[in-house]
Amino acid sequence: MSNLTEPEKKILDAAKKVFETQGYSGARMQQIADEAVISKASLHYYFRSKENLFEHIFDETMSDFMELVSTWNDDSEHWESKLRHFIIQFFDFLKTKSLLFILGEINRNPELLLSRRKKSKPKAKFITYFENLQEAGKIKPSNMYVIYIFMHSLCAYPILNARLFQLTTGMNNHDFEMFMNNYPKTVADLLINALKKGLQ
Amino acid sequence: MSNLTEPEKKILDAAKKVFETQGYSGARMQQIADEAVISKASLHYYFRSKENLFEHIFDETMSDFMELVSTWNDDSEHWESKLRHFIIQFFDFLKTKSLLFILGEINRNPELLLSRRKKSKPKAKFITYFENLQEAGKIKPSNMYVIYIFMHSLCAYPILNARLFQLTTGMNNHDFEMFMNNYPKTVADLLINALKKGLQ
DNA sequence: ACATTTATTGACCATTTAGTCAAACCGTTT
DNA sequence: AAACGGTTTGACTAAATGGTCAATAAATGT
Repeated sequence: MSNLTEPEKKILDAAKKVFETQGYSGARMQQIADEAVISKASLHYYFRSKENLFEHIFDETMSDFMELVSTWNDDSEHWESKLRHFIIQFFDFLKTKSLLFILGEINRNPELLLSRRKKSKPKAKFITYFENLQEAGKIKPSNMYVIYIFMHSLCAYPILNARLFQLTTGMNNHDFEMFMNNYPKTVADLLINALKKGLQ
Repeated sequence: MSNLTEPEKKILDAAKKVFETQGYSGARMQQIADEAVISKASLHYYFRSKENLFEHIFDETMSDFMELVSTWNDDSEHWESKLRHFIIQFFDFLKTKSLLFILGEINRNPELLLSRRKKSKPKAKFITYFENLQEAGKIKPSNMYVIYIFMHSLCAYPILNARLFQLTTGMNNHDFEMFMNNYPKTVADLLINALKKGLQ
Protein backbone atom coordinates (compact mmCIF):
# COMPACT_ATOMS: atom_id res chain seq x y z
CA MET A 1 0.00 0.00 0.00
CA SER A 2 1.40 3.34 -1.05
CA ASN A 3 1.45 6.09 1.56
CA LEU A 4 1.29 8.81 -1.03
CA THR A 5 -1.58 11.28 -1.49
CA GLU A 6 -3.32 11.67 -4.85
CA PRO A 7 -1.55 14.90 -5.81
CA GLU A 8 1.81 13.40 -4.87
CA LYS A 9 1.17 10.39 -7.10
CA LYS A 10 0.10 12.63 -9.96
CA ILE A 11 3.26 14.69 -9.61
CA LEU A 12 5.53 11.66 -9.38
CA ASP A 13 3.99 10.20 -12.54
CA ALA A 14 4.58 13.45 -14.36
CA ALA A 15 8.11 13.76 -13.02
CA LYS A 16 8.89 10.19 -14.00
CA LYS A 17 7.87 10.88 -17.56
CA VAL A 18 9.96 14.03 -17.77
CA PHE A 19 13.05 12.65 -16.02
CA GLU A 20 12.98 9.50 -18.12
CA THR A 21 12.93 11.36 -21.41
CA GLN A 22 15.09 14.35 -20.49
CA GLY A 23 17.42 13.11 -17.76
CA TYR A 24 18.06 15.04 -14.58
CA SER A 25 19.73 18.13 -16.06
CA GLY A 26 17.37 18.24 -19.00
CA ALA A 27 14.21 17.99 -16.91
CA ARG A 28 12.46 21.31 -16.22
CA MET A 29 10.36 21.91 -13.13
CA GLN A 30 7.93 23.87 -15.31
CA GLN A 31 7.55 20.92 -17.67
CA ILE A 32 6.85 18.59 -14.75
CA ALA A 33 4.28 21.03 -13.40
CA ASP A 34 2.63 21.31 -16.83
CA GLU A 35 2.53 17.53 -17.17
CA ALA A 36 0.86 17.27 -13.75
CA VAL A 37 -1.47 20.18 -14.62
CA ILE A 38 -0.53 22.31 -11.62
CA SER A 39 1.54 25.44 -11.13
CA LYS A 40 5.26 25.38 -10.54
CA ALA A 41 4.66 26.88 -7.09
CA SER A 42 2.38 23.96 -6.21
CA LEU A 43 5.02 21.55 -7.40
CA HIS A 44 7.45 23.10 -4.92
CA TYR A 45 4.77 22.97 -2.26
CA TYR A 46 4.66 19.17 -2.52
CA PHE A 47 8.32 18.53 -3.26
CA ARG A 48 10.87 20.89 -1.80
CA SER A 49 13.30 20.78 -4.69
CA LYS A 50 14.22 19.16 -7.99
CA GLU A 51 16.83 17.08 -6.17
CA ASN A 52 14.17 15.86 -3.74
CA LEU A 53 11.84 14.89 -6.58
CA PHE A 54 14.66 13.12 -8.38
CA GLU A 55 15.50 11.09 -5.29
CA HIS A 56 11.92 9.85 -5.07
CA ILE A 57 11.87 8.76 -8.71
CA PHE A 58 15.32 7.24 -8.66
CA ASP A 59 14.70 5.32 -5.44
CA GLU A 60 11.33 4.05 -6.59
CA THR A 61 12.62 2.80 -9.94
CA MET A 62 15.70 1.29 -8.36
CA SER A 63 13.73 -0.49 -5.68
CA ASP A 64 11.25 -1.83 -8.26
CA PHE A 65 14.23 -3.08 -10.22
CA MET A 66 15.83 -4.66 -7.18
CA GLU A 67 12.56 -6.27 -6.17
CA LEU A 68 12.05 -7.77 -9.62
CA VAL A 69 15.60 -9.04 -9.71
CA SER A 70 15.19 -10.76 -6.34
CA THR A 71 12.05 -12.77 -7.09
CA TRP A 72 13.86 -16.08 -7.05
CA ASN A 73 12.60 -18.22 -4.21
CA ASP A 74 12.26 -21.97 -4.24
CA ASP A 75 8.67 -23.02 -4.72
CA SER A 76 6.82 -25.76 -6.54
CA GLU A 77 7.11 -24.17 -10.00
CA HIS A 78 9.53 -25.87 -12.36
CA TRP A 79 12.64 -23.82 -13.07
CA GLU A 80 11.98 -23.74 -16.80
CA SER A 81 8.56 -22.16 -16.56
CA LYS A 82 9.85 -19.94 -13.75
CA LEU A 83 12.56 -18.64 -16.04
CA ARG A 84 10.13 -18.08 -18.89
CA HIS A 85 7.79 -16.15 -16.61
CA PHE A 86 10.62 -14.08 -15.26
CA ILE A 87 11.80 -13.11 -18.71
CA ILE A 88 8.31 -11.99 -19.75
CA GLN A 89 8.04 -9.93 -16.56
CA PHE A 90 11.48 -8.48 -17.10
CA PHE A 91 10.60 -7.35 -20.60
CA ASP A 92 7.40 -5.76 -19.35
CA PHE A 93 9.36 -3.92 -16.69
CA LEU A 94 11.92 -2.68 -19.17
CA LYS A 95 9.28 -1.47 -21.59
CA THR A 96 7.60 0.74 -18.98
CA LYS A 97 10.50 1.92 -16.82
CA SER A 98 13.33 3.69 -18.48
CA LEU A 99 16.44 1.88 -17.36
CA LEU A 100 18.38 4.20 -19.62
CA PHE A 101 17.56 7.06 -17.28
CA ILE A 102 18.79 5.12 -14.26
CA LEU A 103 21.98 4.00 -15.96
CA GLY A 104 22.68 7.50 -17.22
CA GLU A 105 22.34 9.02 -13.80
CA ILE A 106 24.47 6.33 -12.20
CA ASN A 107 27.10 7.03 -14.81
CA ARG A 108 26.90 10.74 -14.00
CA ASN A 109 27.11 10.12 -10.27
CA PRO A 110 28.15 6.61 -9.20
CA GLU A 111 27.65 7.52 -5.54
CA LEU A 112 23.91 7.10 -6.12
CA LEU A 113 24.44 3.37 -5.72
CA LEU A 114 26.37 3.55 -2.48
CA SER A 115 23.34 4.53 -0.44
CA ARG A 116 21.46 1.43 -1.59
CA ARG A 117 24.23 -1.05 -0.99
CA LYS A 118 22.95 -2.08 2.44
CA LYS A 119 19.49 -2.95 1.18
CA SER A 120 20.71 -5.21 -1.61
CA LYS A 121 21.55 -8.82 -0.95
CA PRO A 122 25.24 -9.71 -1.17
CA LYS A 123 24.45 -12.16 -3.97
CA ALA A 124 21.56 -12.12 -6.40
CA LYS A 125 18.93 -14.72 -5.55
CA PHE A 126 18.92 -15.78 -9.19
CA ILE A 127 22.46 -17.05 -8.83
CA THR A 128 21.93 -19.03 -5.64
CA TYR A 129 18.67 -20.42 -7.04
CA PHE A 130 20.42 -21.94 -10.04
CA GLU A 131 23.51 -22.93 -8.10
CA ASN A 132 21.22 -24.99 -5.90
CA LEU A 133 19.62 -26.65 -8.91
CA GLN A 134 23.08 -27.40 -10.21
CA GLU A 135 24.18 -29.01 -6.95
CA ALA A 136 21.01 -31.08 -7.01
CA GLY A 137 22.03 -32.33 -10.44
CA LYS A 138 18.95 -30.93 -12.12
CA ILE A 139 20.97 -28.85 -14.59
CA LYS A 140 24.48 -29.06 -16.01
CA PRO A 141 27.28 -27.00 -14.45
CA SER A 142 27.64 -23.44 -15.69
CA ASN A 143 29.07 -20.26 -14.28
CA MET A 144 25.85 -18.77 -12.97
CA TYR A 145 27.28 -15.26 -12.97
CA VAL A 146 27.67 -15.62 -16.71
CA ILE A 147 24.12 -16.89 -17.12
CA TYR A 148 22.89 -14.00 -14.99
CA ILE A 149 24.71 -11.39 -17.05
CA PHE A 150 23.66 -13.03 -20.29
CA MET A 151 20.02 -12.93 -19.27
CA HIS A 152 20.12 -9.29 -18.27
CA SER A 153 22.02 -8.27 -21.36
CA LEU A 154 19.81 -10.13 -23.80
CA CYS A 155 16.67 -8.69 -22.23
CA ALA A 156 17.69 -5.14 -21.57
CA TYR A 157 19.98 -4.04 -24.35
CA PRO A 158 17.64 -4.59 -27.32
CA ILE A 159 15.07 -2.43 -25.58
CA LEU A 160 17.47 0.34 -24.58
CA ASN A 161 18.86 0.30 -28.03
CA ALA A 162 15.83 -0.49 -30.18
CA ARG A 163 16.24 2.50 -32.46
CA LEU A 164 19.88 1.91 -33.28
CA PHE A 165 19.21 -1.78 -33.93
CA GLN A 166 16.45 -0.95 -36.30
CA LEU A 167 18.73 1.44 -38.13
CA THR A 168 21.71 -0.92 -38.42
CA THR A 169 19.67 -3.96 -39.38
CA GLY A 170 17.62 -1.98 -41.86
CA MET A 171 14.35 -3.48 -40.64
CA ASN A 172 11.16 -1.52 -41.13
CA ASN A 173 8.84 -0.79 -38.20
CA HIS A 174 6.57 -3.73 -38.86
CA ASP A 175 9.31 -6.31 -39.22
CA PHE A 176 11.09 -5.02 -36.15
CA GLU A 177 7.92 -5.17 -34.09
CA MET A 178 7.26 -8.74 -35.17
CA PHE A 179 10.83 -9.62 -34.40
CA MET A 180 10.68 -8.11 -30.91
CA ASN A 181 7.39 -9.84 -30.13
CA ASN A 182 9.02 -13.19 -30.66
CA TYR A 183 12.30 -12.19 -29.07
CA PRO A 184 11.56 -13.02 -25.40
CA LYS A 185 10.82 -16.62 -26.33
CA THR A 186 14.11 -16.82 -28.25
CA VAL A 187 16.01 -15.56 -25.23
CA ALA A 188 14.28 -18.00 -22.92
CA ASP A 189 15.07 -20.87 -25.30
CA LEU A 190 18.73 -19.97 -25.44
CA LEU A 191 19.09 -19.71 -21.68
CA ILE A 192 17.19 -22.91 -20.97
CA ASN A 193 19.30 -24.72 -23.52
CA ALA A 194 22.48 -23.35 -21.96
CA LEU A 195 21.36 -24.41 -18.49
CA LYS A 196 20.37 -27.89 -19.63
CA LYS A 197 23.55 -28.59 -21.58
CA GLY A 198 26.00 -26.56 -19.49
CA LEU A 199 27.81 -23.49 -20.66
CA GLN A 200 31.39 -24.58 -20.28
CA MET B 1 43.55 11.78 -42.14
CA SER B 2 41.81 14.23 -39.89
CA ASN B 3 41.28 17.71 -41.28
CA LEU B 4 41.11 19.24 -37.82
CA THR B 5 43.59 21.74 -36.40
CA GLU B 6 45.34 21.13 -33.09
CA PRO B 7 43.14 23.46 -31.04
CA GLU B 8 40.04 21.93 -32.58
CA LYS B 9 41.19 18.43 -31.62
CA LYS B 10 41.98 19.58 -28.10
CA ILE B 11 38.54 21.11 -27.74
CA LEU B 12 36.75 18.08 -29.16
CA ASP B 13 38.58 15.81 -26.75
CA ALA B 14 37.56 17.99 -23.85
CA ALA B 15 33.99 18.22 -25.09
CA LYS B 16 33.78 14.48 -25.56
CA LYS B 17 34.80 13.92 -21.97
CA VAL B 18 32.26 16.40 -20.65
CA PHE B 19 29.37 15.33 -22.88
CA GLU B 20 29.97 11.67 -22.13
CA THR B 21 29.83 12.13 -18.38
CA GLN B 22 27.23 14.88 -18.17
CA GLY B 23 25.02 14.42 -21.21
CA TYR B 24 24.03 17.29 -23.46
CA SER B 25 21.94 19.29 -21.01
CA GLY B 26 24.32 18.65 -18.15
CA ALA B 27 27.42 19.68 -20.08
CA ARG B 28 28.63 23.25 -19.41
CA MET B 29 30.51 25.29 -21.97
CA GLN B 30 32.68 26.64 -19.15
CA GLN B 31 33.59 23.11 -18.06
CA ILE B 32 34.54 22.19 -21.63
CA ALA B 33 36.67 25.34 -21.88
CA ASP B 34 38.35 24.55 -18.55
CA GLU B 35 39.03 20.99 -19.65
CA ALA B 36 40.64 22.31 -22.86
CA VAL B 37 42.51 25.00 -20.89
CA ILE B 38 41.15 27.92 -22.91
CA SER B 39 38.62 30.67 -22.26
CA LYS B 40 34.93 30.25 -22.92
CA ALA B 41 35.18 32.99 -25.56
CA SER B 42 37.85 31.01 -27.40
CA LEU B 43 35.67 27.95 -27.26
CA HIS B 44 32.97 29.90 -29.05
CA TYR B 45 35.54 31.19 -31.52
CA TYR B 46 36.26 27.64 -32.68
CA PHE B 47 32.78 26.21 -32.34
CA ARG B 48 29.85 28.55 -32.89
CA SER B 49 27.55 27.00 -30.31
CA LYS B 50 26.99 24.15 -27.90
CA GLU B 51 24.69 22.53 -30.45
CA ASN B 52 27.41 22.74 -33.09
CA LEU B 53 29.95 21.14 -30.74
CA PHE B 54 27.48 18.41 -29.85
CA GLU B 55 26.88 17.60 -33.50
CA HIS B 56 30.60 17.10 -34.06
CA ILE B 57 30.91 14.72 -31.09
CA PHE B 58 27.73 12.84 -31.85
CA ASP B 59 28.54 12.41 -35.52
CA GLU B 60 32.09 11.33 -34.85
CA THR B 61 31.09 8.71 -32.28
CA MET B 62 28.22 7.48 -34.42
CA SER B 63 30.34 7.19 -37.52
CA ASP B 64 33.07 5.33 -35.58
CA PHE B 65 30.35 3.01 -34.35
CA MET B 66 28.91 2.51 -37.82
CA GLU B 67 32.35 1.91 -39.27
CA LEU B 68 33.18 -0.72 -36.67
CA VAL B 69 29.84 -2.41 -37.18
CA SER B 70 30.39 -2.62 -40.94
CA THR B 71 33.82 -4.28 -40.92
CA TRP B 72 32.49 -7.54 -42.30
CA ASN B 73 33.95 -8.20 -45.70
CA ASP B 74 34.83 -11.57 -47.13
CA ASP B 75 38.53 -12.21 -46.97
CA SER B 76 40.82 -15.11 -46.29
CA GLU B 77 40.39 -15.04 -42.50
CA HIS B 78 38.32 -17.86 -41.06
CA TRP B 79 34.97 -16.73 -39.70
CA GLU B 80 35.72 -18.00 -36.21
CA SER B 81 38.85 -15.96 -35.71
CA LYS B 82 37.20 -13.06 -37.50
CA LEU B 83 34.39 -13.15 -34.95
CA ARG B 84 36.81 -13.38 -32.04
CA HIS B 85 38.77 -10.40 -33.32
CA PHE B 86 35.64 -8.41 -33.85
CA ILE B 87 34.44 -9.04 -30.31
CA ILE B 88 37.76 -7.92 -28.84
CA GLN B 89 37.63 -4.77 -30.97
CA PHE B 90 34.04 -4.15 -30.01
CA PHE B 91 34.85 -4.35 -26.31
CA ASP B 92 37.74 -1.95 -26.76
CA PHE B 93 35.46 0.47 -28.56
CA LEU B 94 32.81 0.27 -25.87
CA LYS B 95 35.32 0.83 -23.09
CA THR B 96 36.58 4.10 -24.59
CA LYS B 97 33.50 5.59 -26.24
CA SER B 98 30.48 6.17 -24.12
CA LEU B 99 27.64 4.48 -25.91
CA LEU B 100 25.45 5.44 -22.99
CA PHE B 101 25.78 9.07 -24.01
CA ILE B 102 24.77 8.30 -27.57
CA LEU B 103 21.82 6.13 -26.56
CA GLY B 104 20.63 8.72 -24.06
CA GLU B 105 20.65 11.48 -26.63
CA ILE B 106 18.90 9.31 -29.21
CA ASN B 107 16.27 8.56 -26.61
CA ARG B 108 15.88 12.26 -25.92
CA ASN B 109 15.67 13.09 -29.60
CA PRO B 110 15.12 10.17 -31.99
CA GLU B 111 15.40 12.49 -34.98
CA LEU B 112 19.16 12.44 -34.49
CA LEU B 113 19.17 9.12 -36.32
CA LEU B 114 17.13 10.25 -39.30
CA SER B 115 19.91 12.41 -40.71
CA ARG B 116 22.26 9.43 -40.78
CA ARG B 117 19.86 6.97 -42.39
CA LYS B 118 21.18 7.58 -45.91
CA LYS B 119 24.76 6.80 -44.98
CA SER B 120 23.96 3.47 -43.36
CA LYS B 121 23.62 0.32 -45.38
CA PRO B 122 20.12 -1.12 -45.61
CA LYS B 123 21.33 -4.32 -43.95
CA ALA B 124 24.27 -4.80 -41.59
CA LYS B 125 27.21 -6.45 -43.31
CA PHE B 126 27.48 -8.82 -40.37
CA ILE B 127 24.15 -10.34 -41.28
CA THR B 128 24.87 -10.85 -44.98
CA TYR B 129 28.34 -12.17 -44.12
CA PHE B 130 26.91 -14.96 -41.99
CA GLU B 131 23.94 -15.58 -44.25
CA ASN B 132 26.45 -16.25 -47.02
CA LEU B 133 28.36 -18.70 -44.83
CA GLN B 134 25.10 -20.39 -44.03
CA GLU B 135 24.14 -20.75 -47.69
CA ALA B 136 27.58 -22.20 -48.35
CA GLY B 137 26.84 -24.84 -45.71
CA LYS B 138 29.76 -23.75 -43.50
CA ILE B 139 27.53 -23.11 -40.49
CA LYS B 140 24.13 -24.35 -39.36
CA PRO B 141 21.01 -22.29 -40.09
CA SER B 142 20.17 -19.58 -37.59
CA ASN B 143 18.25 -16.35 -37.67
CA MET B 144 21.18 -14.00 -38.22
CA TYR B 145 19.26 -11.03 -36.90
CA VAL B 146 19.04 -12.85 -33.59
CA ILE B 147 22.74 -13.65 -33.61
CA TYR B 148 23.48 -10.02 -34.44
CA ILE B 149 21.37 -8.70 -31.57
CA PHE B 150 22.74 -11.30 -29.18
CA MET B 151 26.28 -10.29 -29.98
CA HIS B 152 25.64 -6.60 -29.50
CA SER B 153 23.70 -7.13 -26.31
CA LEU B 154 26.22 -9.45 -24.71
CA CYS B 155 29.07 -7.10 -25.52
CA ALA B 156 27.53 -3.74 -24.77
CA TYR B 157 25.19 -4.14 -21.86
CA PRO B 158 27.66 -5.46 -19.27
CA ILE B 159 29.86 -2.45 -19.96
CA LEU B 160 27.06 0.11 -19.88
CA ASN B 161 25.78 -1.46 -16.76
CA ALA B 162 28.95 -2.57 -14.99
CA ARG B 163 28.19 -0.79 -11.74
CA LEU B 164 24.69 -2.17 -11.32
CA PHE B 165 25.91 -5.68 -12.15
CA GLN B 166 28.60 -5.43 -9.55
CA LEU B 167 26.04 -4.31 -7.02
CA THR B 168 23.44 -6.99 -7.74
CA THR B 169 25.92 -9.85 -7.99
CA GLY B 170 27.73 -8.70 -4.87
CA MET B 171 31.15 -9.13 -6.48
CA ASN B 172 34.04 -7.08 -5.17
CA ASN B 173 36.15 -4.94 -7.51
CA HIS B 174 38.85 -7.53 -7.97
CA ASP B 175 36.50 -10.42 -8.73
CA PHE B 176 34.46 -8.31 -11.11
CA GLU B 177 37.56 -7.19 -12.96
CA MET B 178 38.77 -10.77 -13.33
CA PHE B 179 35.33 -11.79 -14.49
CA MET B 180 35.16 -9.05 -17.12
CA ASN B 181 38.65 -9.84 -18.39
CA ASN B 182 37.55 -13.33 -19.24
CA TYR B 183 34.10 -12.29 -20.42
CA PRO B 184 34.84 -11.51 -24.12
CA LYS B 185 36.14 -15.04 -24.62
CA THR B 186 32.98 -16.45 -23.03
CA VAL B 187 30.80 -14.40 -25.37
CA ALA B 188 32.81 -15.48 -28.40
CA ASP B 189 32.52 -19.14 -27.35
CA LEU B 190 28.76 -18.90 -26.96
CA LEU B 191 28.27 -17.26 -30.35
CA ILE B 192 30.59 -19.61 -32.18
CA ASN B 193 28.85 -22.55 -30.59
CA ALA B 194 25.45 -21.18 -31.60
CA LEU B 195 26.60 -20.63 -35.17
CA LYS B 196 28.11 -24.09 -35.44
CA LYS B 197 25.13 -25.92 -34.01
CA GLY B 198 22.35 -23.66 -35.22
CA LEU B 199 20.15 -21.55 -33.00
CA GLN B 200 16.74 -22.86 -33.89
C1' DA C 1 59.64 48.07 -39.34
C1' DC C 2 54.94 48.16 -40.53
C1' DA C 3 50.47 46.31 -41.83
C1' DT C 4 47.25 42.71 -41.83
C1' DT C 5 45.23 38.73 -40.61
C1' DT C 6 44.36 35.28 -36.96
C1' DA C 7 43.79 33.97 -32.17
C1' DT C 8 42.55 35.07 -27.25
C1' DT C 9 40.09 36.90 -23.57
C1' DG C 10 37.70 39.78 -19.79
C1' DA C 11 33.67 41.99 -19.35
C1' DC C 12 29.18 42.04 -20.52
C1' DC C 13 24.24 40.75 -22.02
C1' DA C 14 19.88 38.23 -22.50
C1' DT C 15 17.56 34.36 -21.28
C1' DT C 16 16.45 30.52 -18.71
C1' DT C 17 15.43 28.34 -14.56
C1' DA C 18 15.07 26.65 -9.61
C1' DG C 19 13.14 28.38 -5.88
C1' DT C 20 10.31 32.01 -2.77
C1' DC C 21 6.38 34.46 -0.96
C1' DA C 22 2.42 36.99 0.04
C1' DA C 23 -2.11 36.93 -1.30
C1' DA C 24 -6.12 34.43 -2.62
C1' DC C 25 -8.92 30.24 -2.45
C1' DC C 26 -11.56 26.50 -0.45
C1' DG C 27 -13.45 23.13 2.64
C1' DT C 28 -14.39 22.34 7.57
C1' DT C 29 -15.30 23.47 12.22
C1' DT C 30 -17.29 26.35 15.68
C1' DA D 1 -20.64 33.80 9.14
C1' DA D 2 -16.29 34.07 11.07
C1' DA D 3 -12.11 31.77 11.98
C1' DC D 4 -8.87 28.38 10.69
C1' DG D 5 -5.77 25.11 8.33
C1' DG D 6 -4.44 23.29 4.23
C1' DT D 7 -3.87 24.26 -0.85
C1' DT D 8 -2.95 27.02 -5.06
C1' DT D 9 -0.87 30.42 -7.76
C1' DG D 10 0.96 34.83 -10.16
C1' DA D 11 4.59 37.60 -9.62
C1' DC D 12 9.05 37.90 -8.27
C1' DT D 13 14.24 37.01 -7.27
C1' DA D 14 18.90 35.36 -7.58
C1' DA D 15 21.92 32.57 -9.82
C1' DA D 16 23.52 30.13 -13.73
C1' DT D 17 24.52 29.85 -18.39
C1' DG D 18 25.00 30.26 -23.60
C1' DG D 19 26.54 33.55 -26.31
C1' DT D 20 28.63 38.38 -27.95
C1' DC D 21 32.03 41.95 -28.60
C1' DA D 22 35.52 45.24 -28.41
C1' DA D 23 40.12 45.34 -27.11
C1' DT D 24 44.45 43.10 -27.08
C1' DA D 25 48.10 39.94 -28.34
C1' DA D 26 50.44 36.92 -31.41
C1' DA D 27 51.62 35.32 -35.77
C1' DT D 28 52.28 36.24 -40.79
C1' DG D 29 53.21 38.63 -44.87
C1' DT D 30 55.47 42.68 -47.32
